Amino acid sequence: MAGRKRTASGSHATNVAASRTSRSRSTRSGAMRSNVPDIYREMLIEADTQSSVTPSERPLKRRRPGQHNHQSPKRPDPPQVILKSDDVDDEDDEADEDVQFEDVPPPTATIQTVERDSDEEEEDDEMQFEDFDFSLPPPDLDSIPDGDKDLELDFSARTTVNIQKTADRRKPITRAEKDHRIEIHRMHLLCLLYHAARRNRWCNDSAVQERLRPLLTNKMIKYLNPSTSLTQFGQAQSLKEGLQHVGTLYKTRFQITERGIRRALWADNEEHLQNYQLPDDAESPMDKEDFREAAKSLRGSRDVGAQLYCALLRSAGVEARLVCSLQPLAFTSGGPALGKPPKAKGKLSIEEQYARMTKYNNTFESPVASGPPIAKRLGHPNAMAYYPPRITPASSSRKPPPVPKKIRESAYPIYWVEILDEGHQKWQPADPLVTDSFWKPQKLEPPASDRENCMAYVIAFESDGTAKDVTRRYVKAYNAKTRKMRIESAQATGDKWWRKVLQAFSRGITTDLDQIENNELTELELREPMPRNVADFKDHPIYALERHLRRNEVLVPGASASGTVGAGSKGPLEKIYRRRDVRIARSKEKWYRMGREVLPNEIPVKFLPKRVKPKADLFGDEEDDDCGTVGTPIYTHDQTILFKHPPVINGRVPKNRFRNLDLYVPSMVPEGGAYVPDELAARAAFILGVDYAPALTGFLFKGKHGTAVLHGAVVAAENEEAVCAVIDGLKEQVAEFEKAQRTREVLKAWRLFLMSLRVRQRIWADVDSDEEGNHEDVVESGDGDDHAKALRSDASDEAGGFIVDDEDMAGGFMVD
DNA sequence: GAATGTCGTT
DNA sequence: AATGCACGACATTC
Repeated sequence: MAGRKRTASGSHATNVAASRTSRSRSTRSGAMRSNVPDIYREMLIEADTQSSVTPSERPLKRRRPGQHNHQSPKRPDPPQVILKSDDVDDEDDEADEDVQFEDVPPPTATIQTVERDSDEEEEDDEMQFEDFDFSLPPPDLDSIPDGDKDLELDFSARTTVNIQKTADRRKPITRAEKDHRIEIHRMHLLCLLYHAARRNRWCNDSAVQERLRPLLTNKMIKYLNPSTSLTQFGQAQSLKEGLQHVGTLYKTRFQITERGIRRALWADNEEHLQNYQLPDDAESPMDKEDFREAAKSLRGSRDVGAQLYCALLRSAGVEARLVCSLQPLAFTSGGPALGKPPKAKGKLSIEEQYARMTKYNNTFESPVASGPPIAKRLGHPNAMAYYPPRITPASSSRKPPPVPKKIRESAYPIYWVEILDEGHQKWQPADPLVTDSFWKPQKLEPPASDRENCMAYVIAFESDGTAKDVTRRYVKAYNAKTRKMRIESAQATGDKWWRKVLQAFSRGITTDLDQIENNELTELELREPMPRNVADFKDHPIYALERHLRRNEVLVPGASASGTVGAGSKGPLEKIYRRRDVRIARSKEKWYRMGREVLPNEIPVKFLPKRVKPKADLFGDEEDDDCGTVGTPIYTHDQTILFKHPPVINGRVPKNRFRNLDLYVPSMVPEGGAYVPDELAARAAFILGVDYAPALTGFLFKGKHGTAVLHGAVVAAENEEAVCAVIDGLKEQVAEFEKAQRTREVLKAWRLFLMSLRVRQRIWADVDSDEEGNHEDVVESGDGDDHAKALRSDASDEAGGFIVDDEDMAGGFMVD
């Protein structure tokens, strides 16, 4: 077991490190991803798509990455004789309406088969769970992989190197690097989420529950299911008491023998990554059987402990959620790092390497059941961890392992349980194993300095498989601190992405209880106290400091402070404003591009310092320079009005000096005009002889030069219909032409095919049939019966079934 | 003295 | 070119 685990993560680390060396970003992230099971990779892609597809529109089967979407049901391909086959291919997707091909029987043979790249399709057919549509709520939980074994990702470990550390640390990270980090972060999130979802599902397993239930006495079960005749308070008390009983009991029975999930950290350099190894006692990947086994032996990581506790409670009829605090790799490079590999300060000595090897072999040979497989090493990986040793309570009823393991882990749990207090309609946390706390959400948030546990995403899974983000219940500064660690603040679209991910786990309907909980969570967020230090005001969703305003942000004139902070104790006090009093200011040009116009005589709300002189001149004439370079004036939204082009009068459309019409937003269509968003619009209008103006819809910036993008045209409203009609006509013409062209090409292909056949037939006609058994079908008989016989002959034969006359062909294949 | 926050440097 | 960012050094609080 341990052997497998080590192999998996070991190869993983090596891979990443190797790819890192190659320096190319694409390879790097490629390698990164290649270590992730396809299902997860796809989830990432899937959840990332911005397209707002409604459930009904979604494909039943998920697309595979390599597969193009438009390879709809098979249309018979024309014989792949090399013609201008590229033309044909190009049109493939658009020609769906061209029914003609549906009617053409496909040749069962080709003379010269063009290489079809079929290889790419067969590769990933292995995937076990391809039918799982990640984006469809409610999730089809049965199709989530039923074991961790497909998962090579070592959650507790490091997956990549912190570039910032190795590169020039003075420079801010590049955009690409940031994206890369975010991608890793998101991938981690998904993997962890699914891991937890799977464990949650196992908690419902009847075999697991049956094995656990004997732990409970009838009295406990009674406590856990208080009679409804009790008062609200009484019920809650009974439940709580029952939980405590069960908790104490469980704590003595369950033995923590393995290390659970830890926070992922960045490696400082590749060496650290390469030399990284999982601790001996890290939890091994499990499948359902292993989990059942753990339910019997009551041993495992404290994560498994919490999961079994959840199963136990569910078996007693308690509404219990499995809660997991996901520990993805941070997208900021700050924070603690992996640090040096265990023991060896620099490189491993030969002896050490040898020792490691033997240990590995031992593990491999000796069955795990015979006690702890690996003797604890002196230089334990976590010898440096500062948490006091956690002695696992030795079970009295079981033979304790020869050497009680000391597992130092965070003093805060990764997994715990939430119980529904029915009386108060409230979910309450319970963690018997780590903090031994009940009904105390505040007790579960680790401090920011915890190297092994970082609370950023707390997900609660219910027994029906649905999940909810309940982070706000547990963190004390969601807005000020936690948010900054979450994907929402890393990326503009992060919010959307995360919602979409969770939507896969949503119940579809919002129950009353959901609503109550949502209210509770938002209230917690609103109640969050105002930060007391300057740093926490940065990017705060409610408050803002002047010092943190972006260059194009500005406070509304009447903005009033809602408090003050000082930096440290001696800094000058700064006013705290509300974020909603912050406005974005833009230049005249920017506003124009948004279809707005700065009112005349408005005083710019701010001047953006533009270009400053390249260098501090040796001469003292800086003053002049500065005066000349007080930059672009910018204005706020309410200093502008909607921009209006002059109206269309008598069919005359206004135009700019390039004979176009600026049309950046819909509101810029002039009064009395209509926008025809079609490439053919201008031509159609020209054909009709009506006035029109091509629409300038934006600019394409390539390097420094911006080129105008023209799309469609504006015509007078009364001409719109006519123009559209003409466009339809034009399109039909084009379609017609293309259709004819295609038909011609296909016919050409068929002709060539048949001609070749005929040639071949002629050639082989003289050859004795037994010399070339392969061709006898076609060749053997005399001319009389040729046709019929060929049609009857085996279809697997290359030429079978396709000996026809020219006339037949022409007649049969012509459509229309 | 650990934990947390600010400041100056590049 | 300079602004923003990250990081180490230093300061303050409990």
